[in-house]
Amino acid sequence: MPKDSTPADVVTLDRYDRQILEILQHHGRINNQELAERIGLSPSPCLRRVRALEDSGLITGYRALVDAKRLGHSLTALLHISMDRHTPERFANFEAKVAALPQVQECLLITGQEADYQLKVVVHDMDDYQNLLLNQITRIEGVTGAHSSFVLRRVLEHRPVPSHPDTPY
Amino acid sequence: MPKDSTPADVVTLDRYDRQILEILQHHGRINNQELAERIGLSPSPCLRRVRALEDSGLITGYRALVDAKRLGHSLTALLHISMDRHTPERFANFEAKVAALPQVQECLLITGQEADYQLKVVVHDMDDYQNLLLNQITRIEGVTGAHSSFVLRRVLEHRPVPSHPDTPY
DNA sequence: CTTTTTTTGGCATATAATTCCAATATCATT
DNA sequence: AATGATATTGGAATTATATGCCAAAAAAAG
Repeated sequence: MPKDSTPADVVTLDRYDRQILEILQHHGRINNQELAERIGLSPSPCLRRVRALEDSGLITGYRALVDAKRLGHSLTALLHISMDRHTPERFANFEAKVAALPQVQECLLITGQEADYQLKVVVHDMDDYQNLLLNQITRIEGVTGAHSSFVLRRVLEHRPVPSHPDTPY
Repeated sequence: MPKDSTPADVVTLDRYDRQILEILQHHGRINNQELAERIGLSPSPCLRRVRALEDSGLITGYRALVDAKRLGHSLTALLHISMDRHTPERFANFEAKVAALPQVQECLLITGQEADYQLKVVVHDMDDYQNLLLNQITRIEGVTGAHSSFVLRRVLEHRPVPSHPDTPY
């Protein structure tokens, strides 16, 4: 019987699982033998734990990271979008249109008076950006405003989600 | 001799490389045999290409994706930070302080009158957020303003960087 | 069309993943 | 502290995958 009640879908992890998550968030393609060695377990329980973390949905997938600049996408922008009406239809339509644009790396529905969505987009240059903004995004039904910020430098990116509870100051 | 001059570090890829990048950005831990099969090559040239993409720096790494909510981080926020002075020392100090906070998933230096940095942070709840904001971030030297947005829903996340040139409208 | 260069496919070998089970450790209870 | 029940581990055997090599095929250059 559990000593403490936590929401059903929030998991409790021991040190091995935390180490696994930590390492896999940095080195997603590390092999199991090396991973096992690093956490101080033999390969078979280590693999079982990784599979359990995947099956439980805690690890949702693996991604290769790609250097956008080397692919010719030298401009990254944050786009704040406001909508005229906050109806499910408006939102659903916007989201579908935006999902069809390959330049959109991320789309978040956010709070705030200034915007309803934040998009992160990558493009080749300012011309492409202008084109994307004026010919694609602002033409989506219900979009009343768009405010652009450009990413000058990526200070931190893809950092691991803490597997410990938050530090209480 | 190349027919066309492109910036030295921007690469040109054939269809196999593009397929590899596309697939690995979705399934970062796919095995080489499966990958080879999907792109229509035999395993050995496929692996050679993957290694070449890694060695060239086009693939910068691999990451496991973790469900933050399942780890107890139910609140994600975007924090726009403005600084008093735009000196290298101010920036370097801010960036170092922020890098020491495990809740910070991303930190971007951006253009715009409203903010100098955008942080993406994950916390357990609003109390933790308040604590992070008031006791940690706003206390960093030079921070004059902080503006919060909360993520209501992640519409799109971790989308692949397009490996084709931008669609010209 | 021929030569040169690059890339591929298949095979042999090395390395890693996976399964199974006995042994060990952990936990709750008395 | 001892007991029994449960969960977890480590190692060996097996299966699957990655890696290196080379001859053959393809692509590019002349």
